[in-house]
Amino acid sequence: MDDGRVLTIGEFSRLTHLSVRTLRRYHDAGLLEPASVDDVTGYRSYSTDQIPVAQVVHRLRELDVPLAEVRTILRTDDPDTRARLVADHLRRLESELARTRAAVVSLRRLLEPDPAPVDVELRAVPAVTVAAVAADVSHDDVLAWYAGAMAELDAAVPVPSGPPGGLYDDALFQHGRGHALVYRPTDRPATVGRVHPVTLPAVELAVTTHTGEHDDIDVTYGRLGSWVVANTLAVAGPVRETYLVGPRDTPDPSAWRTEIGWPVFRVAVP
Amino acid sequence: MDDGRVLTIGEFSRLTHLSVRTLRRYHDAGLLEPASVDDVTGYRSYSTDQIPVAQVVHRLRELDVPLAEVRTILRTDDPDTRARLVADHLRRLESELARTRAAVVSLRRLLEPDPAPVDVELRAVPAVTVAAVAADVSHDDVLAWYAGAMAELDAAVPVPSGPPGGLYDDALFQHGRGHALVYRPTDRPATVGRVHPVTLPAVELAVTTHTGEHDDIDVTYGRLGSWVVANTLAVAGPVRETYLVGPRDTPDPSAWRTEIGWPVFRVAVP
DNA sequence: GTCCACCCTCCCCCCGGGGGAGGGTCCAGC
DNA sequence: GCTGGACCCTCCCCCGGGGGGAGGGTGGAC
Repeated sequence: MDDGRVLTIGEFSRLTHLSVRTLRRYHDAGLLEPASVDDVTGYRSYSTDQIPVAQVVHRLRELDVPLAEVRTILRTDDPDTRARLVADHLRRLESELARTRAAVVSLRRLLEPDPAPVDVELRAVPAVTVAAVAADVSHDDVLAWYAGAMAELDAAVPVPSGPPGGLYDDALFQHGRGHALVYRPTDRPATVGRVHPVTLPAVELAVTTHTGEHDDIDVTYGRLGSWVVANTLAVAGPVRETYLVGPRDTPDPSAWRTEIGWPVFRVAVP
Repeated sequence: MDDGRVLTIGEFSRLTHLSVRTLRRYHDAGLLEPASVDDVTGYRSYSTDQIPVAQVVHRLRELDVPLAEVRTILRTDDPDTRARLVADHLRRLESELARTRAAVVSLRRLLEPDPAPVDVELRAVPAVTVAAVAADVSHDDVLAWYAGAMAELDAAVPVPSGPPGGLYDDALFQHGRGHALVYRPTDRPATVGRVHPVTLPAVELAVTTHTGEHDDIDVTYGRLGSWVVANTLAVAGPVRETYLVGPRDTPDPSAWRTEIGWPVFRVAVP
């Protein structure tokens, strides 16, 4: 493919359907360098060879691939690596799609008139030592991290003495990063890989149970929060979830049951 | 639901999983006003009644509903109107999804090694008077506009003398808005509703044919562009598409054939 | 009375562009 | 050779939906 003629930025723009402005930005970002730049006038020149490259960029941007990542994709001339990077992004899009669907479901439920009164129990929980995996995670990764950690726990704790659970720091929700811990109770916790014995402190918990998928678990959180405040309590410490019935127990999401426990303490009544 | 206690912004933040920062922003945006604000200290106070509202906002934001639209949704207390607004946004998400899928398909094709050499014909087209619908449209609306205009054309032109086509101004691709015109050739063009007789000027066209869905029509555009430049021609005027075989002819997308014609003129060879 | 967590406002940063100002350059027609 | 207009350049500000952090005021538990 010989470049019979060099193109001005305007011509190149018309041929690629990328705006002149955007082409200049891509140049500045080191993403699509013009074939040459006149030192005196600063005029950019493009070659026809660059049309397919520009189209790849166009497509990747349509998929909301960040410019920086487009750059790395283009810099890689190994087609396998390139395909992998693209596939990674496609996976991200898939999970984004799943998130969107979950939000839609939950929104529908939220807009329905509020039916069920919340059923909350105040429960004193003693300190207990469990087998746990803990880490600082970001909110986006927490699901994947949870799956891995729970698999490791299952391998390390052949005979659990109760349903698994998790503790989630508030910062995880507030700032997208925070401490998370998943555990299985067992009589003989030991250290295996990432699994360590951890003693969960005694707390007083306001406990309610969420039934069904986790898509709209925030609704249950909200009801629990209202109850806590109405009963002149305040929240202190990470939330505790206990997975009474989950995907490991039954494939039917409507049968899942998750206990949510919020550590509370009594507020002086004014 | 009585508000037993007022909450500080921090407490409200923990109960709703919205960051303090975000709550302040929502206040500034007139989206989620605190129950009261202390005139002296500026401290915001929230009521437990606002927890469900905050959750609705949270969900809508997860769906990327702009703050301004969230505000209108909340201001409307008619549940039907509210449901309609939400449904509108869901439709937008759906089309976004379709766009993403199309981009994925096209990207896959683009990353494959370039197989087919392009088959371009240079063709002198005489001026012709057709029945046409024209408008300034935005790129996002062009598909919907096209469908409506073509339906109106079909009604107004019972006996067309050839396949339908369209002319698309370059600004439409460059800046998201521009002039578009769809037409059906006929022996007796008349004015009916939005349909008017229009004389398309004589041009010299570089013509190639795109086969299949329009998802990756830009690839064909790119090949055509390369050919045009390689043959020392330049582009002048709106692109012309002719829908030889389309959805109206067969439901099988792989059989669709779209002729793309780019008005060109010869460039002086240096 | 002191400490510390909490709250306030204000300003700058991120991304991927668009809009526009203000000025230089190229080329066709006269 | 001159002029007009299309084209090109850089630079700065704008958008939305927040995050990070500075600098300072408040409230309540000890």
